[in-house]
This record gives sequence, C-alpha cells and structure tokens, in this order.
Amino acid sequence: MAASISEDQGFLAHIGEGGLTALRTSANQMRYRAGAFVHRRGDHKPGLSVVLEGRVQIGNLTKDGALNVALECGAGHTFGEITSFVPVARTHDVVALEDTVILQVTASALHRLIQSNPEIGAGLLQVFASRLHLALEALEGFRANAPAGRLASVLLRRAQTAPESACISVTQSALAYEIGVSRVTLGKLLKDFERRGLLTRDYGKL
Amino acid sequence: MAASISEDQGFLAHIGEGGLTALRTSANQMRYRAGAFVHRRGDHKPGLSVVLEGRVQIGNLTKDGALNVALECGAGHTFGEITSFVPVARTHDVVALEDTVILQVTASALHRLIQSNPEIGAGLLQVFASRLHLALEALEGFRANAPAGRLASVLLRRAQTAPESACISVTQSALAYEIGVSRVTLGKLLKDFERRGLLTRDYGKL
DNA sequence: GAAAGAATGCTAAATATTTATCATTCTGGT
DNA sequence: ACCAGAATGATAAATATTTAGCATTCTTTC
Repeated sequence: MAASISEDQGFLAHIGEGGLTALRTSANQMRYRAGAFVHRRGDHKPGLSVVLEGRVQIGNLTKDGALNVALECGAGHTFGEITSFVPVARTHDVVALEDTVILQVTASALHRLIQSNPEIGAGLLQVFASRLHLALEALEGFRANAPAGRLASVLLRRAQTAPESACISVTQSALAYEIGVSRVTLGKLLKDFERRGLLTRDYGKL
Repeated sequence: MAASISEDQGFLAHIGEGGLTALRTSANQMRYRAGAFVHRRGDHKPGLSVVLEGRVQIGNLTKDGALNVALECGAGHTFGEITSFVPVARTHDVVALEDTVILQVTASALHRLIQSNPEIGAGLLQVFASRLHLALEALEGFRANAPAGRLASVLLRRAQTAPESACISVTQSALAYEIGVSRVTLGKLLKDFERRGLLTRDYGKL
C-alpha cells in the first residue's frame, strides 16, 4: 500500500560495508527469475528482504490478474521491514521484475543483528523515517488535494528522481492507480496539463 | 499528514524504565498550557518529542483557522520522530489539548542516545513500523476503496480501540477530513449506515 | 436559564468521476 | 514485415461529490 515510495539512497548505502558483511552471515541469499513471486499477500513469514541485484515490484493483484504496483525496489533497497516488527501478514504481492538476487533475513535473525550491529538498526531507522515521511505526504495529498493536485505532486517527485531528461515512463493505468482515479480521469488531467503546455504525452511522459 | 495513526502502546512502553531515565538526562522538559502551540508547520527544529502528561493534536490549520487533526497523541507517545532522521521542516502544527508535559530531544541528542542506549533505537523502530503500517493501510484505502469503504474501516478501527462501549466520539467535520470527503458526503454515508442499522448518531457515534 | 457558538441535518444546483465501449496507435516477438 | 497484445484517446450516460446556504439541535458559558 505504499505510494511510489522510494528513497534516493537504499538501505545498503546506510549500513556500509561492515553492515552488509554482517547481513550476509545471517541471511539467506535467494535468486528469483523474472516474473517469479517473492512473497504473496497473506503469507505469514516475518522478515526483511534486501535486493542485491535486479528489481522487484510490490503491489496487489487485481481481480483481473493485473498488478497494481505500489512500489518498485531496486538494488540496495529493502522491503518487508514492517513484518519484522509488527505481527501482520504480508499485505502485498512481491514480484521479481528481472532476474533478481535477494537477501532474506528472518525477523529473529534481524533482531539479533540489530543488537550486534548498531549500524543496521540505524540504517533501518533511516529507511523507516524516509518511507514514513513519503507515506504521510501522500496521505495528506489524498485528503487535502483534488486529483489534479495529487497528479502534479506525483509527477514532480518523479521528475526529480528521473534518470536524466525530464522523461517519466509509466503507463497511464499505473499512474491512475497511484493517484487513485480511473484511467479516464487521468487522461483528462493529462490532456489539461498538456494544453497548458506543462508536458507532452507519448508512450512515456512529461 | 498522518491518519488517525495511533499505536496501542506508546513509545515509553517500548523502552522501559531504563530508557526513560536515559531520555530524561538528554532531554528538555517543557510544559504547555491547553491551546499552546508546541510546533508550527514550517519550523526547522529537528527533534523528537515525547508526551509525558496530557494530550496534543497534530494537524494543519485550515485557512479559516480550524485545525484539521491528523493524529492525537497521549502520554507515552511520540511525535516529530521523522524530523530527526530526514532533513525536512515540520509538516504539521502541534497544539496542546490540555496542560501537557513534553520531553524535547534534539536530533543530535537523540542520535547519541540511540548509540548509548540500544533500547531507545529499538523502541523507535517499533514506533516507526507500526505507524508506517497504519499509514500504508490508510493510503491503500484511499486508492482502492470508495469513501464508504474508507469510512467503514476507519470506524471499525476506532471502535476497536474505543474506551469500552462501542461509542466513538468525533465531530463529523473531523471524520470527513479523515476520510477525505466533504461534511455533506459524510452525512449521507452516516445516514446510509444508520438506515442499515449499523450505528446510531448523536453528538457521538456508533 | 439565556445567549452564543458548535455541530448537525438537509437541500438544490453545479461539477467531477466512474463505468462501459470502441477505435486507434504503438511495441515486441517471430 | 506482420500480428497480437498493450496502451492510449475519446465519448456518453449514470453516479457521486462538492459547494453554498439555511434551519435546527445541542453544549457551554455567563
């Protein structure tokens, strides 16, 4: 249920070499093919996952089989942290986008690691803080802003973190889901923005 | 920008006696009268606040002077954690509801504390995890559920944590803000729920 | 116990959004 | 180079929501 939440720096950047070494000794390294499920919604296997190589998409399967992507995680990023601290089942399906290598740390192993390696706890605090910030911003956006406002802020955020040019690539369906409107409404909003000269549309955006 | 985010247990419950003692030595104890501002939106004073006595409301002032409450914090709970880890200005106004005593810990003091007292870092991780979970749930609610669904889940959550009876007390304006609709729409939804025998309305609810 | 302020109930008109289709354009694979 | 599947552009009808008032009920405070 995340927004397109992604911090600039991943977890690994926060914990340094030493942290990674410690992690490896307590973790299970898994390899997933493109398209494979890493977790299923409802699974009850608390633990932290760290992406070493590749990318995963985190989201929910819709009844018609498509995946509503809430978040994409690339190398260095983590997911599933919450399940290590709060006794809840997985709330999302996680699918490997490419061939992906993931470190799986069980909740209990993680808690031991935090005690022996303070930098891991510190790194997690950073990750939590920045994700919580983004989530709360998004939430406030839903409450206070009309769809157009939400679209604008999502686009701006994306443009900032975009590769190099000001070109954002997403499908309109995904964008629509992200800001919580139908594809038709999104289309109208984009048309508006385009008429006002703010962006151009292709199979990619802005 | 939080939802009506509140964990069952406060931060203090996580860090124990020793943690509290350590906190006190590094913190500034402040006292606020009912109605006083603890923080203003836009302030740039990173740090953690722990409510020792009383209650505060966290939210945003509307242009007409009312406070849209995103979260209420009572004794044992914290707020402002995020600013200690992410370089952002305060995103909310915080107002004391009653006469309130608060421990203010600066960001740098907090980081020192975490190093010397692991239980404080651990407690923060718990707080972050449960808040992030609630925030993501709320966010998903906005994306996937219609207003009626959001109202239902908010009411259910409130009913669970409610005092004793199944009586929830909020103003309709606050509820409307929380689920992101106008007061009129909220009124219609409540009327619906009432017609279906799910609740009764007063100056309090369910 | 009145009066003032909050909170609520209700309504109608103006907007916005969704749902359901269908045609068109683009992309990737063979 | 072609085909199938995806993504997009567009439209109309059905719903929902907001905005803007105004009347009523409850609470709190002199």
